[in-house]
Amino acid sequence: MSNLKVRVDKKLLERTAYVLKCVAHPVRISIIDLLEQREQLTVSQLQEVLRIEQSLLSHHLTNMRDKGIVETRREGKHVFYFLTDTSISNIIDCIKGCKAVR
Amino acid sequence: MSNLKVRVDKKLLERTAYVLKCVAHPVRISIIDLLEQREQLTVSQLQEVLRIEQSLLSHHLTNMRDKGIVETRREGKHVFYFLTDTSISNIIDCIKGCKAVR
DNA sequence: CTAATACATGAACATGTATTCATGTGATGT
DNA sequence: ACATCACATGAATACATGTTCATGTATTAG
Repeated sequence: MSNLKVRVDKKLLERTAYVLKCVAHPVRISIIDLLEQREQLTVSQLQEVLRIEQSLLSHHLTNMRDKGIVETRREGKHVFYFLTDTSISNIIDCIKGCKAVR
Repeated sequence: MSNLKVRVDKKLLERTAYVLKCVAHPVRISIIDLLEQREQLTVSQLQEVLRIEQSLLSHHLTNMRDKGIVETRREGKHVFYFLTDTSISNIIDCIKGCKAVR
């Protein structure tokens, strides 16, 4: 009604939903949480903590990289993953504080 | 590796992902944005701004209510929707500020 | 009581996402 | 060169989600 309207531009809205959808998964939230603690971690290190199949983890990581949430650096046989922007982890703290979650 | 572990309990992790997944949709983000501006809105009012089918909107709203993001109050023929916790909109501001989105 | 308004619901279908399994690729050690 | 380690990829399958359409229910007006 009247002068009410969505204050977010449609393109940004879709991009926001797109990235958020990627965050919205237990394994991927865990990865963000771990990368907030360690700066960078290899796939094997993540695997050891998360205890999931290597292939599944790799798919999740590729997914997160496609969305720009993480980036990679290769060092010999190892590939290190790190957060593109550590402020992504604020989202998790944010939602953990919401009534809907508690 | 050493004493590294996910700092979020498994149950909370799943709940967080579950609620986040619900936020992660352009229409539902828009609804949150509108309800941040107006305190409460009827389905028709939302429909007028969003310009989507009544049925689709209703499904989205039911979805959001199931997840505890919104609540309802009936007043005559109208059903008002309002945010359970306005701090949910912080998430959207949060992610909009992230590199991955811009 | 009947019709209209405002909203909800269920089934069907389309589309998207998660997971597994098998296999591929790049780097290193021998 | 070959084996091994660390990781990536693709196809297949299973599962979840979004959307539409038809229909149902609650409330009010006449």
